[in-house]
Amino acid sequence: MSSMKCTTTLVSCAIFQTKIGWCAVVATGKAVLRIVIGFSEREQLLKQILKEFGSAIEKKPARMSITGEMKQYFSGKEVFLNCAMDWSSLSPFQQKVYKAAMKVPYGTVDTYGNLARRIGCPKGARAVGGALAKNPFPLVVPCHRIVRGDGSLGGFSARGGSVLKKKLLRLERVNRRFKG
DNA sequence: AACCCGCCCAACT
DNA sequence: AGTTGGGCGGGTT
Repeated sequence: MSSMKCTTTLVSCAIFQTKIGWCAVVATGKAVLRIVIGFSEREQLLKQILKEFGSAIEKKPARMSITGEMKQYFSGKEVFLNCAMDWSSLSPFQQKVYKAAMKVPYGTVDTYGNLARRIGCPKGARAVGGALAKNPFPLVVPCHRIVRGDGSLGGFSARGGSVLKKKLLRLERVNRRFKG
C-alpha cells in the first residue's frame, strides 16, 4: 500500500459525462493526480474516487483545461492531450514506460514489445503491460494505443475493459482489425 | 530472499 | 485457437 497524498493540500475533482461514460479528473492546484474514465454510473465513479482519495476531495468542481481537451477528444477531434501530472509516486520504470507511451501518435497503435525495446528493456514486454495496467492517467498517457504483438487487442484495466479500449481506437479511426 | 501475479511473447501443438 | 516456458517489474510475506 503506497502512502497517498493525504496532507492538507486541497484536492478538487471534475466529473462529467461523455459518450464513453462518466469521467473524472482529480487534481491539486499544481497537477493532475488521477484521471478516471468509462463508468456507466455516476454513483460508482464517485465511490471509486472516494475510495482512492477519501474525504480529501473538495466538493466544488475546479475548472481544468484538460477536461475541455478531453471533451474535444471525445467529439472525435485529433487532439494531443497533455496536462501537468503528479508523477512523484511512480516508479522510475513506470515513468519511462509512460513517457514512451505518450510518443505513440493519435490514431496509431504500437505493441508492448516495441515499447519495451524502446526503453531499453527488450524482454520486458510483460512488465510494460504491468506498468500500463497501473496507469493513473488514461488518455493522457494513451495506454489504449498499446496492443499485443500477436495482433490481438490486449487488456485494458480501466473501467470498461477491452471493450472500451476498442471504442477508443475506433474513435481515433484506427482501421486495423484485431484478432480474438 | 522467496513467492506470486500480470494490459506479454515466441514457439510450439 | 490453445498451451508452455521464459522473462521482467512490483508488491507481499
